Order: sequence, then C-alpha cells, then structure tokens
Amino acid sequence: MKQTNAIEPVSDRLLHAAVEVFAEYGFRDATVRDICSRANVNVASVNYYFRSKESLYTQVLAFSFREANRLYPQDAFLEKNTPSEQRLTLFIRNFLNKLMDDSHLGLHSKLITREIADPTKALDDILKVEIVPQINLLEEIIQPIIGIKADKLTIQRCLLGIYGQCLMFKHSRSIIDRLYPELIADHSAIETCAEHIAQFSIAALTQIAQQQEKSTS
Amino acid sequence: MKQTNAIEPVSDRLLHAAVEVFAEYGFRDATVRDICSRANVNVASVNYYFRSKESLYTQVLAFSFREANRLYPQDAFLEKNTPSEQRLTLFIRNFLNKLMDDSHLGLHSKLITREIADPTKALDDILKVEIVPQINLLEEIIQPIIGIKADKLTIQRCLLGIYGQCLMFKHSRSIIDRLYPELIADHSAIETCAEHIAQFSIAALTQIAQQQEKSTS
DNA sequence: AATCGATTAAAACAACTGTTTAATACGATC
DNA sequence: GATCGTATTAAACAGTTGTTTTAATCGATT
Repeated sequence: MKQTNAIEPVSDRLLHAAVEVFAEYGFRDATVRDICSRANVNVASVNYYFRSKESLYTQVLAFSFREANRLYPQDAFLEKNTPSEQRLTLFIRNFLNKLMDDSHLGLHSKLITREIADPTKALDDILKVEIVPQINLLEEIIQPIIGIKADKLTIQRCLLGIYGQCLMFKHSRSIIDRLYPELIADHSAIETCAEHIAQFSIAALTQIAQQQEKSTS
Repeated sequence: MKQTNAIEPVSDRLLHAAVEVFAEYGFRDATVRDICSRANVNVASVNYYFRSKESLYTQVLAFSFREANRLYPQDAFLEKNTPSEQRLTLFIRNFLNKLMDDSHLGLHSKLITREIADPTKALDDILKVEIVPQINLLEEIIQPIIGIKADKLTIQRCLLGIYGQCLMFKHSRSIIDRLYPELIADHSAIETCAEHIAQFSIAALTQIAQQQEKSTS
C-alpha cells in the first residue's frame, strides 16, 4: 500500500517532480512541500536526499541540461562544410524547437530562461557550461556571412539580435499566447517562425556585410 | 523628530518605495515590510492607505506607466509624413532608451518586463493599455516598408522579431552584463545598439518586401 | 531471531509572510 | 480646552516557508 510509482527510487521521483515545480514557479516560489507531494514522498525527503532546496535546484538544472542535449542534439549544424546560411537556419530551428518544447521533460528551457530573467547563484555555472559554448557556435556560423571585416561589437550585436528574436517566443510567451496564438499553434507553425527568423537574419547580415564592404574599400 | 523626508505625504513615500522594491524583486518576492522600512513608515500603513499589497501593486504599475510616458513621449515618430525608415529608427531608439533607463523613476520597464515574464492578474490591463497600442503603432510604421502584399502572420512575425531584438537587452540583461558589458556601457553605446537594430530590421524588411514582390508578380 | 544501518514518517522548529487589532498621538473644530 | 475624526504605532494574528528532530519501520546480515 505504499507503491503506485514505486518502481522509481525516491530520489528520482523527487528530481522529476522538482523539474516540473521549479519550471512552473521558479526557484523562489517553488515550495518543497509541493515538490514532495507531487513525488508522493515525505517533506523531509528533500533534505535527506539532497541536503537542501538549493542543492536540489542545481541538480535539477544539471539534469535538465542533459535531457535537452539528448532531445535536441546539435550535430546537424556542426559540420563546417555545409553552407553557412543553411547552418544558421538549422541552428535557429533547433533552438526555437528547444525553447518551445512544453513536453514533460522539455521544461529545460523554461528553467534556463527563468534563471536568465531572475538569476540565482546557479547562473554563472549555466553561462559557462551551457550558454557561452552555444554563443560561440553561433558566432562561428554567422562569421562567414557577415564577412571578416566586421568589428567585434557589431558581431556581438548581431548575435544578440538573433538570440533576441528566438528568445522573444519564450520570454514573452504570455503576450504571444494572448495576441498571436496562431503563430505558435502547432509544430509546423513554429517551424515557420524559425524559417522566418532565419531569413530575416540572413537578409540583415548580408546587407551589413555589403555595407562593410563598401565603407572599407 | 519624525520628519526626515516628511515633506512628502506617507502614501507618496510608500508608492515611490514600492516602485523600487517591486521592480527589484517582483510582486511575489517583494515584502510589505521592505517597502515600509524604505519609506520609513509603519508596517500597517500599506493596508491602511492601499487596502492590500496587491492593490498597491496595481497602483504602482499605473503610476509607473504615467512616468514612462512622460519621460519618453512618443510624439517624435507619430507624424505620418516622415519617412517610414526614420520613424522606425526613432521608435526603436525611444523603446530601447526606455528599456535601459535604470534611473530612479525609470524602473517602469523593469516592472513591465517582470510582469510579462511572470504574469500576475495585472497583465491583461497592461496589455490593453500599454502594449497593444504600442504594437499597433509599430505595425503602422513597418507596414509601408514591408509592402501591402505581406500577409498578416508575416507582419506579426516581423513585429515580434523587432520587439525581440529590443527586449533581449532587458530580459537577458544578466547575460549581457556578464558577456558583453561594453555594449551597454553608456548612453551612446546604447544609442549605437538602437541604430544597429534599426538597420538590421530595415534591411530584413526590405528584403522580405522584395521577395513578396517577386512571388506574387 | 537478533542486530544494525538505511529509509520513512509525523511532528515540531524558527523565521518570515500579509494582515488585523487595539491603543495611542495628533490637529482641527466647536 | 474638550471632542472628534484622522493618522500612527507596537503588538499580535494566522498562515506558510525550509529545515530539523525524534521515533518508527524496513531489509539484509549475522
């Protein structure tokens, strides 16, 4: 009379429940009691298995990263001999799909964007392990499009622009849900958005490249 | 022995302190006691003058809107006879400056972006009064650039793209601070970013307009 | 069957939350 | 100067939070 999902060990049940709760409420507003009741375990279990709420949170983040990289592998656009425009398109599609994944264990991005918008101590680790490598990859992709002559700051602004267009769908989800729900109605609609962002960005990048060409010739 | 800033009435002191605290911590994590101690008033004052914490919050939002519209008036790009590209540039510059204003009473945008990222009941009001009119204005501005033939969804995606590039600086401020602090070092740096977003977007929009032209001819 | 470590459980802890109370002080009006 | 509504205060309220404690339970080893 104590197992309904007793196949899973308690610490795993806690981890899975914690992903949900932290994603939904954020670190501060998530409560240990909520997590434990969803995992069908006693309140003391969090401290028994994870020492503290905060330590559980960092483990949730780490677990969540592993899941995301498993579900959305980046190898498709890692090959350097495919055209840059196509690599960028693949990158954006992958990123946007990852961001918009609301499935049971696709809450990864929700956790990260929460962390970005409202940082805890864990942010610096996330930056180093997760975000910086991804940004470096994107920089490597757009570098050939924008040309060698572009200065560092311009490239940074372009990077942020592309990221901003994607993250808009996550950070301002509440607005999109209310004003433009058709844009994210289903998977194919999201793919169309990804396609749009890619074309939008490529057009802008090539234009910048041409201006750069002109001004330094 | 009871006035240090007693020139201001208590309810005003509360309002000003509440703007700071809500902007810094968000509605849920802000505490009445923190607000009251910053305003140098008794804990009971919030309930005495504003009935409840929640009611204070909505009044803070309303006040904050008024301040923002006062400090960053939109009349510069309202005139319809100036070129669309220039109007867009002015719009983006105004928006970005508003977003990046960290001054004492420029916390307006912090409150709104918090509300967008983590909505309370107040969001629907904000949408109606603040966001929808601004979006409609932006749509009216980019409409001539993108051409008449563009379908509704494409325009919506462009709107979100432009917004996303700007909001990136707010929502992901924690990342920019850590990775690209030079980009937002001072006022002129921010102006350069605004200029960049404008050029980036105009290039993309005109490109889309050309493709539209081609495909329907 | 007894023993020992690991796990679970209920209860209590101390700190903090928004809100209310009840008493006091103040300032104008009569 | 007494009176009355307003403003301010300290204290308490009831609820929630993360964490700890203490005891009970389980399962394998001896």
